[in-house]
Amino acid sequence: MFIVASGVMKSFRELPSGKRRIATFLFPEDIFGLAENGRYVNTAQAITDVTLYRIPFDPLERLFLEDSHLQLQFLCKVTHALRQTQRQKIVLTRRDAAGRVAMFLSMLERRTVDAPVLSTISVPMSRSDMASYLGLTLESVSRATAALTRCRTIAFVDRHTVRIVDRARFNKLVADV
Amino acid sequence: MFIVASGVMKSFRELPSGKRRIATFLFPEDIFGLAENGRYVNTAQAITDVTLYRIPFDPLERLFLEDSHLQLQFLCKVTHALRQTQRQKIVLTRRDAAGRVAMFLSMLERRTVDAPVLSTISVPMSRSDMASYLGLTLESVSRATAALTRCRTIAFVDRHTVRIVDRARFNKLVADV
DNA sequence: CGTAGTATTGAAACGGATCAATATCTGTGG
DNA sequence: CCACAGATATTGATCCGTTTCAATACTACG
Repeated sequence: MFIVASGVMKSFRELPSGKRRIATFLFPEDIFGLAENGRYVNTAQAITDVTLYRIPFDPLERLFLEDSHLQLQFLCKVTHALRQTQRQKIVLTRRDAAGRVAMFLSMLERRTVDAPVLSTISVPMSRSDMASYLGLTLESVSRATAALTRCRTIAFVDRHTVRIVDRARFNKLVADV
Repeated sequence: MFIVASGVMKSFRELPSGKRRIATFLFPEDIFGLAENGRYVNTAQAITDVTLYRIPFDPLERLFLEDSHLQLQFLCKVTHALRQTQRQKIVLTRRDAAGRVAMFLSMLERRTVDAPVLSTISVPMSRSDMASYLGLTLESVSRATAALTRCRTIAFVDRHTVRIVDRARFNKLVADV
């Protein structure tokens, strides 16, 4: 099992057709690598520089059996992750690209630990990764961000940093989760 | 916390816009109702007749702290559910309606406990619920099932029972998970 | 400074959404 | 047992947004 200490990773799946689908992005304090009876189902890859804790399974299991309070904390964490993932699933049922992108940015905002400036979101992943995660093409993502920029809802300070310009309008887009 | 003993339920969310989105369907042995600090985020509703186990939180917590082996089993269950949900997320990134429907049926097949006939899948939920779950309209679901029927991949014995006619073709549709 | 990867923008085609009409099923009461 | 009503499902025609294909711009790295 791994715990992200700092940095951002992507976790993806290689589909039979050869295409890749981003399953999730991993931020500090996130856990991954809890394999299905010894076999990993996803591949994890660093997007930024990353530091990890690695915890072998057997000692972890022993630790959990000894310290049931610790295990309970862990259980809560996994349960929380499950709820998050269910929410993300609902995001993906939204049809309009702009809405999905807005929600994605909102999700990023919640997880942005180092806020350089207020209302500034760091977007470490590529457009292509965003697209793969959101079930859109990278062109659509690009167009959606362009549209949001044009109507002065967001503004890119650089390609990997967004500022929320019109918070009210932004929230309205994000509303439906 | 609840455990489904028999029957099928749906778990959904009321969105701010008033629309409902099915978060997940619950089958025997599934768990739900693990609330976010005392507040439920989803609503669960029976689709068929259902029997449930209800386990109040405090006794459950005490039980987990006493019996760490039991808790570990439970942890594995939740972890498994998390992986499932991530897979389902990937399904939703598929663009074509027929593909989504095929995958949904495949998911149902895995969970169909009482197989009346071989290669027969019971589809207890309404088309509308399927649509809400898959992020499609019920019209699209209807058209997709019609298309799959027309090309002799599946066949409806009645509205809530499907038979896989051409397994090879079906599997090819389902492949990309 | 140049090149490969990454991102944006444009035009056309396709597929699902929407609106609307029709069909089928389910349960209820005569 | 049948007829009816309300919910559920299918089918059709049109519209709109995303995909696709293609060209161009930008950025980062050697």
